[in-house]
Amino acid sequence: MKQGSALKALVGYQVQRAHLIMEADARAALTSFDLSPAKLTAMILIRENPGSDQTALGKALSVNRSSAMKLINILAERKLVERRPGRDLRANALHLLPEGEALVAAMLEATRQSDARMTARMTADEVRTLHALLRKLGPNAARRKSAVKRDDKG
Amino acid sequence: MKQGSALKALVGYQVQRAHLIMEADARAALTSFDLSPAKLTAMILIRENPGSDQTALGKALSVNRSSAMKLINILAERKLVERRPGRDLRANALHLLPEGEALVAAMLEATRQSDARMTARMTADEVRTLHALLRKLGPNAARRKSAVKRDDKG
DNA sequence: TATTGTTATACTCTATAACTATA
DNA sequence: TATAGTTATAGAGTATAACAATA
Repeated sequence: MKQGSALKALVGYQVQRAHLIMEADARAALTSFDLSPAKLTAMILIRENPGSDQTALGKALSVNRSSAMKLINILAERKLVERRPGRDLRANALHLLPEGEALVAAMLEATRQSDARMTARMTADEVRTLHALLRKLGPNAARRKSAVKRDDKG
Repeated sequence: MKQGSALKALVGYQVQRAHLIMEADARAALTSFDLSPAKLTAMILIRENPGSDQTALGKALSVNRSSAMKLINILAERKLVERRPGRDLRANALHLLPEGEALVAAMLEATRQSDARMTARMTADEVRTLHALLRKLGPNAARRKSAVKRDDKG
């Protein structure tokens, strides 16, 4: 089916196509772990930032507190992540448990293989360039705070 | 919150981040039309491939027949797209109606502005390079057909 | 037998709103 | 008042499975 020049000219569309292809492959690579790429990301973020609370994790994942909760519930049920007493009586401190560490290592390896598969047609230099350009996407600095105040990610 | 080198090193993760940022901006740019970026994509595909059936559209969108149906139902209800008799008595031929054409034009303009905003920090050359590299993502040619046969996108 | 559209159903992910406890 | 967690509820998007009509 033809895309036409309208779609081809949009960077956002090309990024979305690339995301679709890569996410599907990464998800397939993780089926045996029964955890989505997003949950792997959450575990890695907890590993890199031990003691963070759920709200902070949600912000890093671009989801709100309620969605972050559900995510943590699943990881906690599977004994991959633990809620410990936090900086005050309200907050939880999230920590990756040993079983979680092991799982992250194995999942990361599978994900790296998927990544390598998807960049097989590119040179190492091209991959580096792609990385740099992807980081350059986004609004032109300027205003960083939303004017609206709601109970979510802002 | 730190990402750590594990996430930063994954192209798939960077693509996902980029997608998240760009999709959110594009979606915001389309709120007044009450149609998602994905529905704009569907309309563009129908415009570029008039007479296609729902199954083909679904394939192009990477969704199955059932999901494509729901999409078309919404667009048909709003008189943006029409189902006409197809190549045989089973298939529908999809066509973009005049009102749909007008809406696509307006939405595309809004989307292009969003796109420009998100690439504001890049030169025209860099945008071209990014396009080319994104197209290079994906499995190394080889096998294109799934071995499994199911009632979906394969 | 295979394909197209369709319907019913369910699952995942996420959001909103309200509530509790704490600050 | 504001913040962290929680719960209930709802919505979007998509998938699976089955069926009828047609090929």
